[in-house]
Amino acid sequence: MTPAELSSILHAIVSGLIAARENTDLSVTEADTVLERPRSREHGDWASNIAMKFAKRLGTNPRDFAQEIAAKLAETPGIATVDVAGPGFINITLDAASAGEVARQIVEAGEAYGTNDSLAGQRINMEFVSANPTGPLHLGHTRWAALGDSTARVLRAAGAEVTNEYYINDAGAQMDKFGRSVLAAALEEPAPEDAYPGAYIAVLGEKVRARIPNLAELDRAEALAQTTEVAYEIQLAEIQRSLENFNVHFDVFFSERTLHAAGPNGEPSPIEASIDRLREQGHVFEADDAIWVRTTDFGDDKDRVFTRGNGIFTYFAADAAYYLNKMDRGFTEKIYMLGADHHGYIGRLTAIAGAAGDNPETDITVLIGQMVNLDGAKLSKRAGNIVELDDLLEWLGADALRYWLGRYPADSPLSLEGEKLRSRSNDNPVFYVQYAHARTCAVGRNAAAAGVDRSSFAPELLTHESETELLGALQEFPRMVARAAELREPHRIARYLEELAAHFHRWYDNTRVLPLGDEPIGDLHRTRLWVNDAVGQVIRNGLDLLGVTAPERL
RNA sequence: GCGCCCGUAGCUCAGCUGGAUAGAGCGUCUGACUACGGAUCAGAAGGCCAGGGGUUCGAAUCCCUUCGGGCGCACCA
Repeated sequence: MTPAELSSILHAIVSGLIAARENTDLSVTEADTVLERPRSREHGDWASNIAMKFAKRLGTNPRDFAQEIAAKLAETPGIATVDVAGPGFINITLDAASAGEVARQIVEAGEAYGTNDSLAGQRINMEFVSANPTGPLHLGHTRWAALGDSTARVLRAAGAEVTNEYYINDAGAQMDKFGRSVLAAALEEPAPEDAYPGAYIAVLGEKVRARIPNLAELDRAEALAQTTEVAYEIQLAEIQRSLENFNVHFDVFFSERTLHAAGPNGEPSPIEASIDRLREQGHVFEADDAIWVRTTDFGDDKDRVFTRGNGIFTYFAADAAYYLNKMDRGFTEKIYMLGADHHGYIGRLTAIAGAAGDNPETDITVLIGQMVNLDGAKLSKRAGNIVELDDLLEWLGADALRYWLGRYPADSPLSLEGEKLRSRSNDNPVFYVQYAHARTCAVGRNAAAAGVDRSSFAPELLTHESETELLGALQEFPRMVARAAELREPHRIARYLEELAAHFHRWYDNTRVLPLGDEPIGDLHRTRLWVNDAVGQVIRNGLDLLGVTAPERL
């Protein structure tokens, strides 16, 4: 019996008891009867606090109400005992067969175990990283890459249709600065005063010189234009390659330039069209020779401008047009994942959503992540103290890096401790989890060699204490995935996996899948192989949500 | 000054839409391999959950406040 099934049964019982009472119009939702896994084993397999929640409003004593519920619950097949404890907790213990059934369910569901449909029908646009294409990805982008991708995976596991999107800021002054920096390097001139620092500029300069042999003969404007384009193309390709090496895949790379470009027959650009649309909604006004949008109507702390004094559109005008573009593509929710240094954007982005006619409460989500810094070693070989993603990957590997960045909630500041991440021990939690998985594979190989297979399944034999604990942990996975998706907190998956791995290692130490010596193979061995394989499956599914591999051997 | 985030073991951090005795890893100390991978496991020590007030059957969790940190408050991108 799964916790979800048990929860439904409890819901039905409590609903019935309340309906049978007079003078009350209380109703119980499914959420009220969600079960929790007690911290202490003495409190059973599952516990409910429903009696305490409702007793007061029903004008009854929590323990008495709990007793009423417990009496009904105890009649349910598959439940061994029901106790009322403390102020009114209902503690439920399943019988071994009912608890062990999950092992078979997991093996049969395979990769699908843990997926759910809590977000079915949602079309989500997940925008993250969106680093300027004027240089390599560095440490500051790495956390969002890991967290954004894992969040998207968790949302998909909950049934949402998710598009991973990267907004390329390829319009604006930084591109000109980038072009001038690379051009100077290509022509071996002194760098401009405001040039981008970093050795990668020199490397780009060489590549540009190779791609444009006659660069030195071109007039300055033409040389700059060509250099900018070629350097942009090379740099973007490098960013994309780095991300793929990090196991992060984007479905769409969206160019800001397309928002500025007029149509082929002189139609207004998307930015101009967007401003017109917002004007029709009554949110745009002119003042001080500029075009403004009244974001204060939607909770922003000041109104924002769409045009600068020189008539050029602001960055925010492009943001607004981009938002409308996402709307037009039919996304029900637009998620932005930004660093803490951008939290000032929340107000204006949600205001644009409101001005565009969306519901700022539900149609847009801005996730803010705190900064990550690195203690100790300087990593970058190419560029002074800039820590590049490529260097991190080479130094630590994608698995360790992704797992480490993925196991903390986004809103806590994080420091990356290099030496710890390099260690192949418990310092490094990813190895703990991966080792548990490799161990399930080793057991599987040994079982095959010894002739133990899954030809029978007798869950009533799974009675060892470490076994009950392990089965309970396995049952929790689907709920963890749903919760991680709901809260957009993929780190919960990592924490869960560490717990599951601990339960598995403990079980492994206490019980045996393979017969000892010349002991005959029995149903218990075969049934435990189901459990072993179920653990491996759940760890694989969980690590996949984090974008981390699950090797069969370490 | 205003806004957002954070403050939990010596260190790095969890804490499941408020629950039962506050959790893990590292570090420290003590144990377990002639048996499926010891990259593991068992145990010990270590806490006024920053301080104060409030809400209720019940608070690390919710509200108010003080203190201490991080980050923002552009016609920059």
